[in-house]
Amino acid sequence: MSASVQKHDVFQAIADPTRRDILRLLAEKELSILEITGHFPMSRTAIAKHLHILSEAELVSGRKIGREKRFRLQPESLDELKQWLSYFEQFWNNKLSMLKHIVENQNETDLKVIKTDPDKL
Amino acid sequence: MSASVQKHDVFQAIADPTRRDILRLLAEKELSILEITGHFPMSRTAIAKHLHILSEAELVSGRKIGREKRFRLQPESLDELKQWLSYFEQFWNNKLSMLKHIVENQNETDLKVIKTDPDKL
DNA sequence: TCGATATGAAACCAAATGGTTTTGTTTTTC
DNA sequence: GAAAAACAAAACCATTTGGTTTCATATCGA
Repeated sequence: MSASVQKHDVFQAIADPTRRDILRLLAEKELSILEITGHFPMSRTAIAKHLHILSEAELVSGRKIGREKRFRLQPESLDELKQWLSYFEQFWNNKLSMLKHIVENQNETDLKVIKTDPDKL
Repeated sequence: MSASVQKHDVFQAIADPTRRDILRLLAEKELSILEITGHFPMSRTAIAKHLHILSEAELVSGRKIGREKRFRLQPESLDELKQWLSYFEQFWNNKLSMLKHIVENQNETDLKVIKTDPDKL
């Protein structure tokens, strides 16, 4: 029963376009919930929920100032995303690695064709 | 009625951990649906659905070879993710930009406190 | 002190998500 | 030509998601 409310991770957090837009806004400056809501065609409660999810992913942090709660960007968590991305970069940014990858795959394909359908040659 | 089946984008595609694992697998080599399924505790149909979503996001491409369909990584689409990330990098990787950002936000905060609660000083 | 402001929290809802099982089609293989 | 293999497509289902409305609480300003 407990521990069932699985925290959101960075990948889920940025999956929603509204949340990505919120991050853009907060990159500019710290903003209250109402100020953020002003930029979107939805209710304050909806925005508050998005902020909660972004908080869980530690992409934003909020602090109470008087009666309002102001949020700011906490970009460090985006590093997890960058790390994940970096693994795949060898397959497209680095031309040599990419070429190597393609050639290796092509060889496998050829072997497969030879094995399963020799008439095609 | 038509055009309602909204295509998945890269952000949604990588939100699911199973799909991220599939991408890792396909980075190694081209694989058929059944070969991929062998790595996961779920049915072939479930994997096929994940592959369909990854295809929509153009992160993988599939081609029929005989009776099997083999998928390979198509990493170019990850560039959209990289572009998105790059906007935020100024706020944490570049120490100078980050410091500038923090200082600017801190100034705003101070002004706010002065304006709304002068007694606190 | 009292009304307005800013938020928190809960109940509710439709649609999307991530899985299943079932049925059908194409391609191999013997 | 028939059985098996690999997949596609569809129906179904529980849970999550992304929104709403409603109500409660804390703080500010006159």
